Amino acid sequence: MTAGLVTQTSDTPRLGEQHLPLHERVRAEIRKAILTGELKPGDRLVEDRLAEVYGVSRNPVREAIRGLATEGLVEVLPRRGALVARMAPDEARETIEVRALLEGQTARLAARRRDPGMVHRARDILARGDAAMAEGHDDLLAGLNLDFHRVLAEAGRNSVLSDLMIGLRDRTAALFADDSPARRRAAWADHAAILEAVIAGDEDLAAQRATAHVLRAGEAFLGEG
Amino acid sequence: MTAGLVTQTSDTPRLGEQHLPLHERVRAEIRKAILTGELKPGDRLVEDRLAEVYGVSRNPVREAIRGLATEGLVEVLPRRGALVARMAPDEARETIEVRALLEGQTARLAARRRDPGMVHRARDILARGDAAMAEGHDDLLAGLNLDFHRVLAEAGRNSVLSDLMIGLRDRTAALFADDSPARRRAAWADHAAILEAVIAGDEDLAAQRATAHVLRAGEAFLGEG
DNA sequence: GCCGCGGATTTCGTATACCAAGTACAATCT
DNA sequence: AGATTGTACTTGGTATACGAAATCCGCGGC
Repeated sequence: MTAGLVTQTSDTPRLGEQHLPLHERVRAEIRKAILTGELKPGDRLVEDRLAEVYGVSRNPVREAIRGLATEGLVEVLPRRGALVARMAPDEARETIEVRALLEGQTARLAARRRDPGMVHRARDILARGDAAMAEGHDDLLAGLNLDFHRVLAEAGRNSVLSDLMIGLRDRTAALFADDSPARRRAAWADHAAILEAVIAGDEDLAAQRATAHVLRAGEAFLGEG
Repeated sequence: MTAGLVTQTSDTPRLGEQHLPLHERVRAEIRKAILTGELKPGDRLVEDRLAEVYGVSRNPVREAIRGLATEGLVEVLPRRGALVARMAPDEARETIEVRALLEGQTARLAARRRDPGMVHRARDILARGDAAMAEGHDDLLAGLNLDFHRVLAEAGRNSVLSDLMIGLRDRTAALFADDSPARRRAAWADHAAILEAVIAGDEDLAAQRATAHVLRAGEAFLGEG
């Protein structure tokens, strides 16, 4: 690998890999719209309309929809079109239970590694969340919540696990969208306890607390729903 | 919902739902080809060729490929095409670890319900597997293996969990494809112990044994790979 | 007034044709 | 041999067309 002028090295991505295919971008847009609540469960995804909205032809839209369907974010009814996935209460419960299990395992792995960098980042996020709560900026909590769990997932160093969890979290996102401030604050308080167990390296405790954290948030929802 | 002559009841499928869309069928075909080893990791999936093979146009093929990519069975390199997914050793380890966790939870749930019908079916499968082994029909074991785990999954009554597990199992299928008969026999022997714990209703033991079962099979592979 | 029927309208599923961008590979030149 | 160039192939995307379903909607009958 001599140092030629335009030599292709392993870290310079090939040209084509720079711009994502359109269907990927459309898919990301639709996903975002669903996760932000711009598109609500049951809303129809009409191919022609989406194609027009995003200024593309039907093909990329269809491919995006298939992908999102496999993710579980949309459901397609043959010859009737695609909808933003609705979730039956039973399925919601099942999903939350599995998420609780996976989140527990994530915390366990994080406790096992106890990466100093991770601890630092997690503490920072906790502090910012506390500050946001103190100032009444509850709106920031949702993002910080994701951040906290993401840091934990990275620390667990199992991408299969974290990818699975992201998928489940996305699917249940709509359920928790209209969560009361009180519950958000209660859920936030759990994080400190989880991190504490992680830092202590107590795998079982960390896992147990993370699992309980998800189940508690879930029960709060399932109780009312 | 009065009882009209042609009233649509929930169990009479609508006309359109009978014939699956082409992309679904193509997808199923390709998936089968991958799982049976007809298509091996790294094999290219050329759209034109597949379209011709299945006698359809490129469109359904493309959609099928996107879906399979989301499942994780194929990987698409932008502008270079799709391949049957290859799995790095690290990812294989991670996948197996998560599978072990989920399989453990499945066994736990099965032990919690202790459905008599499930016990009956599982016993039957075990007996047939033992018989197959005794007669040297090791080739039947793979199918019975799937059956056993499927019965357990059904008993767990958490479709989210079992769907996730099916996905993970499919992704690792190629790894275990060329498994030695000795290892298959060893793995089969685990099942009886798992079922025993399930029947006893000992959740922890059932979970622990199911988890160990997967990890043992995985270690055997990871050790050599 | 409501129910069902039938036609108009949407929308989906699929095929075909075509082009631009990018990639892979072989021929060529130095 | 190693670099360069040329070429054939594949993908990503657009446009278009058309039949089959499904939906919508208004009209007439009970």
